[in-house]
Amino acid sequence: MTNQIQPVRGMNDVLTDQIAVWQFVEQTAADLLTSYGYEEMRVPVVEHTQLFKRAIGEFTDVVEKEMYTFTDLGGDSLTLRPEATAGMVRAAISNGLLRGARLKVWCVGPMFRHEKPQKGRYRQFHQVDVEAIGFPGPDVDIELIALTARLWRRLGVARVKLQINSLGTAESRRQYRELLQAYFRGHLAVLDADSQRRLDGNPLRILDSKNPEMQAVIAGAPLLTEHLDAESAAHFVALRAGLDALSIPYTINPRLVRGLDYYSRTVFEWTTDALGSQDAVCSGGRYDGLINQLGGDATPAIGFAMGVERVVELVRLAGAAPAGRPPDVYVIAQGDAATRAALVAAEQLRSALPQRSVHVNLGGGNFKAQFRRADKSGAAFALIIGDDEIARGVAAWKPLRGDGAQLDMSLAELPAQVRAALTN
RNA sequence: GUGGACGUAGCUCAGUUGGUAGAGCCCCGGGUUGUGGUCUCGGCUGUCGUGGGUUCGAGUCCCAUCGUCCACCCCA
Repeated sequence: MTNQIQPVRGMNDVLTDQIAVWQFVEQTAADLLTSYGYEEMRVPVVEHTQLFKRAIGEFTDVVEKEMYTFTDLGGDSLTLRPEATAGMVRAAISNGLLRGARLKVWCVGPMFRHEKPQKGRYRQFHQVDVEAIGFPGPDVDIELIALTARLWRRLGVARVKLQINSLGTAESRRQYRELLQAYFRGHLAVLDADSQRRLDGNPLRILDSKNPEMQAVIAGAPLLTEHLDAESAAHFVALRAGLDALSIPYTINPRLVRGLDYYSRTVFEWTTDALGSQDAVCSGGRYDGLINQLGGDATPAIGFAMGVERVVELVRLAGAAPAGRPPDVYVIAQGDAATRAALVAAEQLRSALPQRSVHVNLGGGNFKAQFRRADKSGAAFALIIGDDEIARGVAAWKPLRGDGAQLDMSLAELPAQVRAALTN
């Protein structure tokens, strides 16, 4: 016990009792995305460190202190991806997928951030990431948000709310940023330490502060939505009209500021009150400047990421995950000869009834223990083969629930008889 | 990175003012039984997170360390 190797902090095993919910979430998302015309793409978990620095921004928390960065044997600085968009965009550029084309792609997989773990926040976590590249919007913005709203319905998740905001263009944001700095400099005395630190680096984040003492100053600050450039303002109006037309409820949160620098115009976030302080379940936005910034032709794009662990937890809390499918038949055998016969019988059933699941008790045990396992498996029927049955050339068929009677089945005609028994 | 709570069998936990560990579930086996589900008897598993210290003696006190959880920070 003392010399056991510990799991890496913040990195979790998903065990068998949780896997049904994971598969439900992943499958539901995959089916829905496909039905909206998105195609899956698989990209590496490791990229050049420079990619994330350029995409996410050098002065974000993620890049400054949360990346798993290492030097490989060739001397290159590589990083375990902390988010998916940078890699997806890089792949689109590297493979010449843009060239004026439109791309609707998605991926799912692990992301890595060296944060202090707590519930809903892990060092290896999973995201479903969706990107629509080459679309100026706002139509695609509306469809993308409608897609997420439908996903919650499909997953049976009700405790989520949508917030939206517009960050404008890089230029209008720069102007607003100066306005904001001027405002907060005028109230320097009341700013807490965190906010003073942010004043120069990222003043927009001050708006996000949860400190109650800061709320009064923040309330008086100029609003980003009131300082948008004309095109961004029109884009935002159209976005809202589109959501209204689809009856998708939302609230405008002028303080919704993303922590990654590449966002512009539309940003949105689905939050929940069911997971404690890690309340962001799915968020994203438009990143019109990113592709050019990474060396591709200027191309508008929008995307979002959904936190799988958090959504899995919401589905679990809602009890919305379907139960795992129990086997149709559980085969029990006692003795070496019977076990050999059971393996033959089970393979015959699997060949004849490929849609049915057949579990065989392996590893022996007396009938009592085997029946206990059969019960536990949730199987509706047990197929029992003992020495007595072999001698008579039959297997015993027994319902594990209800009043059905046990009956003998000829080993020679087993598939046909089992098929008939299962369809009754 | 900051602050707080907690760490006893695989799981959920008990362990009184410090005297060298217990229950239930699970698992294995016997009996009962409609060849299983109920009931019953028995069995297995722990260097009490780890390392120091105080003490005649520590799961129980002190320090450190690792880990989990919660809040902040940040974010999915």
